Amino acid sequence: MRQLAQAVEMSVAAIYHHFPDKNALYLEAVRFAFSYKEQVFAQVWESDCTAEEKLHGFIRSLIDVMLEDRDFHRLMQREILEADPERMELLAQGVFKEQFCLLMDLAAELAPEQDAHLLAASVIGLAKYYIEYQPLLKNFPGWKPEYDEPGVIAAHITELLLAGLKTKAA
Amino acid sequence: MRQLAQAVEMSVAAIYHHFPDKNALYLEAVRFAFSYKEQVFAQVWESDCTAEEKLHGFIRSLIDVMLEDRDFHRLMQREILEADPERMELLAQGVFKEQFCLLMDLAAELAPEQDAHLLAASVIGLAKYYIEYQPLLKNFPGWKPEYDEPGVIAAHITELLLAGLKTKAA
DNA sequence: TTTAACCTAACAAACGTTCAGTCGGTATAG
DNA sequence: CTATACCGACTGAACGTTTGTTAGGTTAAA
Repeated sequence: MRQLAQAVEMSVAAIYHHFPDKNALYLEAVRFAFSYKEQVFAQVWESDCTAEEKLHGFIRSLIDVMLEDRDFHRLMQREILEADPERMELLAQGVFKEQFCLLMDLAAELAPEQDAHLLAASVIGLAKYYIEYQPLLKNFPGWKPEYDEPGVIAAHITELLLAGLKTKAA
Repeated sequence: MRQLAQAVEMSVAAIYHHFPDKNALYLEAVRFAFSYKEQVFAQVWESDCTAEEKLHGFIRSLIDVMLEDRDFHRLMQREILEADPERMELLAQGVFKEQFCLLMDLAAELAPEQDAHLLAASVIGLAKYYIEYQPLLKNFPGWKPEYDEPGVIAAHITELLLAGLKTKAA
């Protein structure tokens, strides 16, 4: 709280004038950070291109958002790691649900006879992992500098998923 | 430290007799937790079955380990989220490297003309996500009780990956 | 005059850490 | 065999700092 007060050039007591306690302030901050990012994905869904291109666009946006703002990504990660069931439900309903549903619709369009829920989760899981574990993966053999580029990762994930979907569909 | 001392029925000072400071104790605990899990995967690699079956076995083991010991999983997650580059390298070299290399070899066997590093990362990323975000995913529409079963998740991931690999290879 | 916004200064609790000392065992010297 | 010195394991009590939080007072605008 003291560090925060210094950062916003206020006294600690002034912060307590605006927020009941530290937890409420933290929750508000999380809410704000999440809502701020949502508009990035909006233009992907609104664009009029094929379902395959939309998938690629979503994956690319996901990677971009997480890469450009690592603090945000760490905040999100921490929230999900630490949250109790009630807070988790709040997060799910209030923050992620809309994006997840849109992604599920897209998955259903791409592979109607498959499990949309599992597929949507796979998309996010793949994208998240590369960003999250990038510092770790760099220490393994076979790592190439091009893995730092969002485009390369997005292309790999999209190709892998699309290939998998088409084969299973056939 | 006081909580820990109470848990092991010792005084705080007794702990400081065995460890120089809190950080050293924490690191030792992490090392111990990691080394303990390694033997689970050994029998997967040693088994004499097809590469496809080995992939499925590895994914299944990964999910089992993470599900059966959520504290361990959270510890690992936290380490990777919080670690600085030097600690990250220590973790990579001392803990994960061997498993990752074995997985890369398997990926190279399954799809020789593809990027083994990216594929290995994809396997782990998919498996990790389902476990990590299970509490969140439960709040989304389309969730089914069977997603709680490790076998269902392992089968889905394996199928998705194998299908993707074969198509791209063709 | 009321009210929101803000301050300084302090509170109690929790934190990582250390200090001086106790205890049982074991090796060594007389 | 006994006295002594030393050892590692362990303790209670405290150290200084940081933590979240609040009481009480000041200021400027409505």
